[in-house]
Amino acid sequence: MRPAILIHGPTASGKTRLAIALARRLDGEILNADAMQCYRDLDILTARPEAEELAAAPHHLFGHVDADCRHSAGEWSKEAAAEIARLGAAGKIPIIVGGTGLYLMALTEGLSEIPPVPDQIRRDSRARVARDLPGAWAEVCARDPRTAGRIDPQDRQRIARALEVLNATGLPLSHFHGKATPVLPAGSWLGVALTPPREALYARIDHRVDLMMKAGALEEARALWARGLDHELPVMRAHGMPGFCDYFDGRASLEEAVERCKRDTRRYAKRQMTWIAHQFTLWPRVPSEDMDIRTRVIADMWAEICGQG
RNA sequence: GCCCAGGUAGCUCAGUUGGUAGAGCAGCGGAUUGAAAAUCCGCGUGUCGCUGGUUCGAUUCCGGCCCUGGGCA
Repeated sequence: MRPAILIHGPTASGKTRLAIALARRLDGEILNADAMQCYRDLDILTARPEAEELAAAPHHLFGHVDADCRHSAGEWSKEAAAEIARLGAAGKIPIIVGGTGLYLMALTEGLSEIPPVPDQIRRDSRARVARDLPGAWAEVCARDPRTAGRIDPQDRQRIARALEVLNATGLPLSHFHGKATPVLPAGSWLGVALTPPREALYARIDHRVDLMMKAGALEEARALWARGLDHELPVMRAHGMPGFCDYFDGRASLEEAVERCKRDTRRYAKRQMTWIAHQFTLWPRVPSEDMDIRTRVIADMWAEICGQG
């Protein structure tokens, strides 16, 4: 059985180029596992592969969602499962690349099956948390103590999620958790994590943001801002957007906005590295920054697994 | 060359009437089950410019030197 390849690594660690090199070498096709790169509007700012890169190998699940939508780990996971099945039938190797740890984990560990939450209930639950956090927390403690025990009283997002599931299903979140079927069972995939030195990575992040600015990131952000969408939408939280919105609204200078974009991206990279260090403990690390070495190391690992299978 | 002002955390600065120091930002560590580029928890990381002197004790007082601004030449 020829395993799928999963590539994780902090932002700006060179995942895109590596995926293309591997796709060409192994006759694979690339699936996006980055939450923000799913959204159409921010092409430059989310560092989606460029036209030349897209032409170099087949790419899927990139920019297929409108900014107005709320995509989610659950939806993405179903899309990815369908693509993986399709590629498997076509004899192609899925190369799943992205910096969103939760998405990769959704494939290898699975997400618990939870009925979809109706929009109205979702909105009400979120509003409740925004209005009365202590009250919402107390309610989660009373109705779902097991989940409450795992989250912080200040964690608005997880409290809101626990509450909306209670309100939508009448059952606690903890009732659903603990039962999940992975999309990719053990043995059907090979995961590797890129772990470049932090100092070099931060320098590359800062530099990449400068390049994005030259490439027109500000105009792209302005166009999205001009749509006047709800600021709570996921895409409005993409690195750079909050600061650029402040700039367009006259609340911040351009310099401040750019600096914030860099800082948020650096912090994100740090969290990704924590995730890799503690959640993906069994994934081989590829510390080298040399693209040829990376490609060869992974291709060799992959070939070895195929040989044994 | 002379006269001011200043050298304290990575940065901007506060402070110690002499008992080895603290804010903001940056940073570091961690959690992570449908918003995850999200959300949340935790942590000062320091030759107080250098060097002598006074003192039980100097980042603080005194001298010298170095450096950075500004002014006069």
